[in-house]
Amino acid sequence: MNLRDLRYLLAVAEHEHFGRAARACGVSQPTLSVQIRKLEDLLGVVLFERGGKVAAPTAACRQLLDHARAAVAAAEAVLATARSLRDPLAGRFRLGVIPTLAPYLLPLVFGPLREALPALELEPWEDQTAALLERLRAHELDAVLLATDETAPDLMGVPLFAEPFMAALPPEHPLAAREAVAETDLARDILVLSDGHCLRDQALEACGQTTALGAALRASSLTTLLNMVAAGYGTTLIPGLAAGAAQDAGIVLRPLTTWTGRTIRIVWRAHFPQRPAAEAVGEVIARRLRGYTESTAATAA
Amino acid sequence: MNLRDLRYLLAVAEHEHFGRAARACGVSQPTLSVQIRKLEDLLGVVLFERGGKVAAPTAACRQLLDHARAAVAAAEAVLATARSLRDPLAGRFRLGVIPTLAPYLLPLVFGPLREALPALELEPWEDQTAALLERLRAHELDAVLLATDETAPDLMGVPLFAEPFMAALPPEHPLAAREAVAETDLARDILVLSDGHCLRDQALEACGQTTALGAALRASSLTTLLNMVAAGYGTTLIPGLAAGAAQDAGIVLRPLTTWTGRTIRIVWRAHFPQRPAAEAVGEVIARRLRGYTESTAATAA
DNA sequence: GGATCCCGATAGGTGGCGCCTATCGATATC
DNA sequence: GATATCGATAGGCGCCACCTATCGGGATCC
Repeated sequence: MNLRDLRYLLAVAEHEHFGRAARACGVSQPTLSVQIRKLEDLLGVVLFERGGKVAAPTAACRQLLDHARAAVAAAEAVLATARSLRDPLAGRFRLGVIPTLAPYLLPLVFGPLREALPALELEPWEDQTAALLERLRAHELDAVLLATDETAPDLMGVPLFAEPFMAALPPEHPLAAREAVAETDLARDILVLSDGHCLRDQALEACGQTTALGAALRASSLTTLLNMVAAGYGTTLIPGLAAGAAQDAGIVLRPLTTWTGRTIRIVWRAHFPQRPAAEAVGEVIARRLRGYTESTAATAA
Repeated sequence: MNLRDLRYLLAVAEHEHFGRAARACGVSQPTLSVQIRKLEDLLGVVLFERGGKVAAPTAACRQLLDHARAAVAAAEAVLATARSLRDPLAGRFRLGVIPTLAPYLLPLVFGPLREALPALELEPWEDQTAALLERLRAHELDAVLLATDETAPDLMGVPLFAEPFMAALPPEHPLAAREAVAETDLARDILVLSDGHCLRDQALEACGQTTALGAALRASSLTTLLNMVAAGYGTTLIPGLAAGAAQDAGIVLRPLTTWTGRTIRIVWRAHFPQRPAAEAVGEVIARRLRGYTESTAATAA
């Protein structure tokens, strides 16, 4: 049985006339007669009483009409829904963001994203790199914003902007007197985030260290880390976009003597069909941050 | 778009694997790949993300699945309903019966009909011949029980049984003393039903008359007519099946000297597809009344 | 790191079937 | 009895769903 057959059935039932129903369906009358006949054979039920002036639906036919209508309507709904989903820049877009980036980047880009991609329903999801990649591969996220450079054959992505690291010092710290700070100078009393944060590894690498101050002091969030620095527990490296939050916490910020930082990328599955949406989101973020990166570079210079 | 396409869509979405979905659908994997691809082109939407270990439904696809399921389910409902309607001796059967027959015949045949045709939902409808034929031609009735012999090219039917007329007399009437009564003897003071009842015309014809006693006295129902006879207003001819009701009303019944009566037929539209049901109903009624007719004939003889 | 396996896509060929036009048979109308 | 209308039938054509065979890519395994 076919949707076409059901449409023919509905047409004849409505018009009670094969010729007119055929015209309404855009086919010839013999076509309709044959198809209805086949449908009757298939169903084992006589659908129409021919011979009078009209082709009257039988009682059995009337009992089938509602189901037939429902089937045709549902099929139409598939088409209509598909039409509304056709725009790749529309629909839900679940974007994973690492915790050391999300609170500082998202406020900057929500506005431009809404403006540039009004039909895209952005759903941010905050987690650490490994968890984000797991969710991405499980199709629970559409794309992720990462600060690491690893590449995988099943994933692809593009760099969006470079985010410089800055030295974060307690106001009374000796290094706070300098214009710029060398990473190695921070190594002595640097504080880092807890395991799993990519920023932790990057900060340690920048300082040429592999271990940091006492494990008990490892902060589980950047906010906590900033509060610890402000309280004089030690120093740290923070990503540039967190500068505002750091200053609010009463921390002294100093550029590094040689540019050091991380590159933020947007990453999606290699076969992700909504790739245009991922690229568009990346483009909007990159454009919004272009000026920021340049001005920061200028300040550091 | 086709129901088959939707089934394929559902299969791939369920198995998340083209090969297994193909096996489940009973087609080859290339067939499924091509058809899904065509569906994607038609809808303008990518339905599955290929390339990983699994073929994962996209977000757009998931939004279509419910509609697709509804369409397939409705189509299945058409088939299932048709299967249950396949028996021509099942379903609603609207049977028109004339008023001078219905109250006396139906109690006799309801039982046998329920027993012989348990799946047939009999819906009796009582009205005069002309109205019944109108409703029959308008497909508002499936068959009618008539006492007239007219035939029409768009109708057909079979005789079921012959119903003798009997003379109905007030107890004190002079003719009540006789064993049998001649129709012509009744002519003097015969009462008849109102216009539209076929029994009216048949009674008048049997007596060789075309007019009857005063128009004001024309009874609108056989019950009223019997009451009028019992009250001494006059005589009448009644159909044999009403004998019981007549005697209950205190009327004297006498056979006619020469057999006179009417033939009850069941009539349906010439193109009525449920003809087997009409014939079966007729058969049950005829069989139930066979003994009656013979015994009546024996009584009259 | 080459061989192997698994996945979905592609190519080429074939049969079924839905569609057409032309025509018929039956029925209703004048 | 001639005409018009309706649905059924006949014959032919072209599309398309289906098959088998094969390909290309990616993961896995000695």
